[in-house]
Amino acid sequence: MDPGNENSATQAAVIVHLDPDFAPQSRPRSCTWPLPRPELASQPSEPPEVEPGLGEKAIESAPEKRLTLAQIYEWMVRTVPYFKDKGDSNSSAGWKNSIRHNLSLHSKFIKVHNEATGKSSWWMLNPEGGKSGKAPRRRAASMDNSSKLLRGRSRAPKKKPAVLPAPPEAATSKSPVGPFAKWSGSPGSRNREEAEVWTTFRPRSSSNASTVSTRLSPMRPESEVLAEEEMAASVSSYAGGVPPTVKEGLELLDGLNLASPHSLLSQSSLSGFSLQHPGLPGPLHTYSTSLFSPAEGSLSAGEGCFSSSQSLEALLTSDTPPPPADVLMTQVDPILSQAPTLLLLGGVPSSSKLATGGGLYPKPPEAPGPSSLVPSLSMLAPPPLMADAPLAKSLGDPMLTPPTDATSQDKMPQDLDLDMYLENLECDMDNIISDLMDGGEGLDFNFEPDP
DNA sequence: TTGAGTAAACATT
DNA sequence: AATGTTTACTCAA
Repeated sequence: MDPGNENSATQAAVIVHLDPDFAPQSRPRSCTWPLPRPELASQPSEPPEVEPGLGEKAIESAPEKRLTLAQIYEWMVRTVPYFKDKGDSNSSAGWKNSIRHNLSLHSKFIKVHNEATGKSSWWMLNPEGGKSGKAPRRRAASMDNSSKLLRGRSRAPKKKPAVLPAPPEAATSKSPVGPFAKWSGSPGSRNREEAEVWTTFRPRSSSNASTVSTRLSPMRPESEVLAEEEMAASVSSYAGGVPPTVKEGLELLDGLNLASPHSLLSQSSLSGFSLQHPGLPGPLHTYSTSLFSPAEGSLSAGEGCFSSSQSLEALLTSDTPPPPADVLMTQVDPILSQAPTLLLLGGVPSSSKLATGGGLYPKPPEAPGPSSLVPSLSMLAPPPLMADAPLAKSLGDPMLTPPTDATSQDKMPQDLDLDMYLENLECDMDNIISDLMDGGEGLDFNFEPDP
């Protein structure tokens, strides 16, 4: 719930669990808060009952507020006396597994793609606070058979081999027949793009926007980072970072679409954000908390709404890729905004989102709270108001003021398209909204909502 | 019954 | 092999 909620934050904080051999005989099943900070514990001999938020701490301790799994491990070993001697593969399996498990499980943590380094993803704290509990990831809750099947991974049944072998759908997902075949799958059906989309989109990381704005770019050498940040800052205020790769761009896009409200609003506020974040990490934190604090809902998501300006149809058919990547992409990354844009937009990502219902629609502003974490239909709710003008405004900089006419042809994919894009946004939203309004139920978004 | 924690299967990189 | 995700299970509240 309330993201900022102390409680949830605290609870979510528990990401590290001790491995079996480590667990004290009487180790409480659940931790009690607050606990002495393990790292402060002077007696390694006395294993921390449970690391309250070690993972969180680890991440927070990072200047960039993000760490890779390996770094988290490292942090543990280095910082927590108990783990000092548990860094080897033998004794670390358990707790590492737990860490991974928790990172994945708790909405408190969000994963940010880290491609540039070819390394594992960054793990960050969910600016919204996430949930301490299991992430409200798509669940079987309202899952019907089909979705279950779809969702079911082709994973071999475990202890019940007797179960249905492999749902036909599974096969389907693996071998898309048509261009859209893959979309039929739910997040569960993992195929590259989809998986990508989903993982990024996972409710857990409901604040994709934040993620995005926070800078998806992988950690790099300071110098590099600085350079990039500088550039990003100057180039675009709201583009938290420049996606180094297409893939990342994908995620970015995804994030935008999905969390559009946020992203948008982040845009509006981002300008401010970026201003303060050009330097380094520090600000990020601030930004994230304040910006996304649902409580402060003031960020009227209203403004944000369009992110995915494209109507379904447009998305599916358009050969003039309207850069839903929106502003972000458009102005941020020249590289991305080009070919990749096309690819991204016209291709799977956007559509898959549609299919899953994940994207396109911004969350309603009013519910940043608990429900906000859920990729439920609420996301589909039409943005209260659109920011056609506001959009530009929020984006607000010269760059955005599109050239009077982005006359077709060889325009640079970047800025020029924006104009058209914006236009499209408006009507598309209408389309989308109306679609939802009248045919809403018919739509099968396949996303598994909520709590 | 539920949530937390652990183990492990499976998938992906 | 490292990462990530998900499911199954156990146990305490």
